[in-house]
Amino acid sequence: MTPTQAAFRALADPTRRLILQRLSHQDLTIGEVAAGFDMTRAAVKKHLTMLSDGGLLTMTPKGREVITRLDPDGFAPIRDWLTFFDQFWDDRLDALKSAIEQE
Amino acid sequence: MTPTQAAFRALADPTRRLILQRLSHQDLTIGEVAAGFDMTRAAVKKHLTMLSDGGLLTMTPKGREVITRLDPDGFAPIRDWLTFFDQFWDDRLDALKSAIEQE
DNA sequence: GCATCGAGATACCAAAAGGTATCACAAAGA
DNA sequence: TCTTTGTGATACCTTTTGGTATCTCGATGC
Repeated sequence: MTPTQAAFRALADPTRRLILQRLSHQDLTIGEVAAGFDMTRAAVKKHLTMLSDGGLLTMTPKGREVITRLDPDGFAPIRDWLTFFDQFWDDRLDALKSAIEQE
Repeated sequence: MTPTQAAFRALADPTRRLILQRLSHQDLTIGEVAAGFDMTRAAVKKHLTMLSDGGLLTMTPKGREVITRLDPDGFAPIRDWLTFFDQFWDDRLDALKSAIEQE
């Protein structure tokens, strides 16, 4: 799977977006993340794995715990994709302007 | 479902993102969109419905056809959500800067 | 050394997503 | 009018997703 696809898929779930917001305040272990949700640790772990696949966070073992940390670079593919449409809007506005001036 | 969730879910599928890119060049009928993909019209229609639910495009009947048109406003929830993290990065950088100056 | 606790791994289940096939309907055109 | 054509709608199938339960493994602390 492409990085872009992995990132978009990771962001498609509300639980995962909430995890990212929680991690924006501080790094957390898997257990600490799981404690904030009404679901099992295994379920949270699956979400974290998807977020990791999408490059949105990193998981580094520390002793017997695993530190989960936000990764800013992972958001780049999303921004880049959106930028394509920004460019498109600008071009359309320019075209509209030209068309009006032509008349 | 919240607008944000609908938009993120709509963008999670590569076919749907491709549809949006195709529509950036010109408005198309449902049939014309479907012609560009190797799947049935019904499948494409489902994708278009999800994109419409996400506010990313509009579908307006015109005679017996349906014109599919990109809707720039639909991207706003996505941008807003990402902006939260932009703010976060800035704050973190400021904190880091302060910490260094403290030393 | 040994019990404990955080995490990994696997199997399993229910629901949602992506897709096809098919039928019905309404508008355009001969 | 009658045929064609673009859509809508439904039923159905398969795969993926989101979740639980359970077992094992490996640090940690007494």
